[in-house]
Amino acid sequence: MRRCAVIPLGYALLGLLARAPRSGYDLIRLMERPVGFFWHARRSQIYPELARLEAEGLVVHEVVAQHQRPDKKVYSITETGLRALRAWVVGPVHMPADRDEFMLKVFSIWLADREQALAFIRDYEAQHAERLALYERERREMESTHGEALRDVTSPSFASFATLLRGLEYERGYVAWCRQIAALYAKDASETRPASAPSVPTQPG
Amino acid sequence: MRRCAVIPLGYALLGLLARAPRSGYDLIRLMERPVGFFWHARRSQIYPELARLEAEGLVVHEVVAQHQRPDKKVYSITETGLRALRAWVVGPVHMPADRDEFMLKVFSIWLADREQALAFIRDYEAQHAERLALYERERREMESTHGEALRDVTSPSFASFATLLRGLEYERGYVAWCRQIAALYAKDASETRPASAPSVPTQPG
DNA sequence: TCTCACATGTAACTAGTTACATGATTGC
DNA sequence: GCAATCATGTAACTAGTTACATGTGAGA
Repeated sequence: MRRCAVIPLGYALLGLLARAPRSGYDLIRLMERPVGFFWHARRSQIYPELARLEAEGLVVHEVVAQHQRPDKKVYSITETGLRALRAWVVGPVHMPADRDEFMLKVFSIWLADREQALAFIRDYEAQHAERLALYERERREMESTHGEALRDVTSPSFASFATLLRGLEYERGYVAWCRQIAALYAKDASETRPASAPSVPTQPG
Repeated sequence: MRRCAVIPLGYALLGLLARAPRSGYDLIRLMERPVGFFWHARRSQIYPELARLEAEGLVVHEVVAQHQRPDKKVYSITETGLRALRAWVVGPVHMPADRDEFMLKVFSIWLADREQALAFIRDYEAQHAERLALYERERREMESTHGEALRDVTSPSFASFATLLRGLEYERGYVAWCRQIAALYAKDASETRPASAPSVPTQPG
């Protein structure tokens, strides 16, 4: 049994509750977006974790009855919870246990068929470009709704905005990398079949 | 019991064995560097996984006796293993379940003391700068030892180099982000205490 | 004498995933 | 009638971590 230590997910939830009280359901949505961009969890992990945080006195809940909807449990952070969160925030970070399935594939991509490999890279580029566009929209929205608060380091929106800026940088870098690698594929192909008309493969069958 | 599916770690090991046969011990070292930069695993996970890959016929081992050293098991990839790896490489990627503990902390950094927060950011910047320097050294080394092979998309060193380029981009982006945020802290502080001499804190005790 | 590199593993646990389970209301 | 949103969870499993366990030889 886990006695004292709070897992990162716990701190994610505390971080959200430090902004405002929320129901479990609300927290699940917020863990998808925006927190999911850097820490992701399922509802089957969130509900038990909330219970654990409450057992340790870091959050409390009250049941709120609603008309024509199920009751909900609205959680709030306690003084103890806030202290725990504050202590953790500036504490040591274990350099992230990098896990990038895509890069793992790239590590073996020399084995792949050239066309397939290029298509694979292009597809991933598109996915990241889409995510980048999403972040850009998000940024514009934050800038217009929060304005100067985004520069106030004691404002929650500053913190949210900072994570968004990192996401933007990350996606931009990924798209750039995909293009760079795709270019190497293109270059390599043109050197192999130089100056001739591109071969149009005849469909067999 | 897991029946058919190979986990990412399995493909990481296959990816290494597709380059050359290796002992378990060698694979452990290679999983630290360079594979550890994008997929990390402990020896307690690696040994059982090798056994599982062998049970599924994706790798085989032979025991090699050494003089004045313990025997070792040298693993090689089989035809089946190579086929499995090739099929996986260009297959679908589940968009990485992003988990970045540092960003999770940043999400709550508005709660932190200003000086501590800035020191925290600066410290992380230094960690990433160090990693960046390591990657730069690695790149120079690869460029001088592999030369033109790095541009040949069918060469294993091309694949390794591609992952390294991504690492460089990632670290560069992280360092830039840290500086950007640190600048916001500095700016914010100077606006709070404008145009006066910087306060030198007196050491108490 | 002590630590490092070589070499191989197991046991016990925690974190996280997938699938299961329920039930009301609103809109197509 | 069917899917989506609101609202809460549990059960069974897999992946991954931490700590334990053993032994040789080389060099400081």
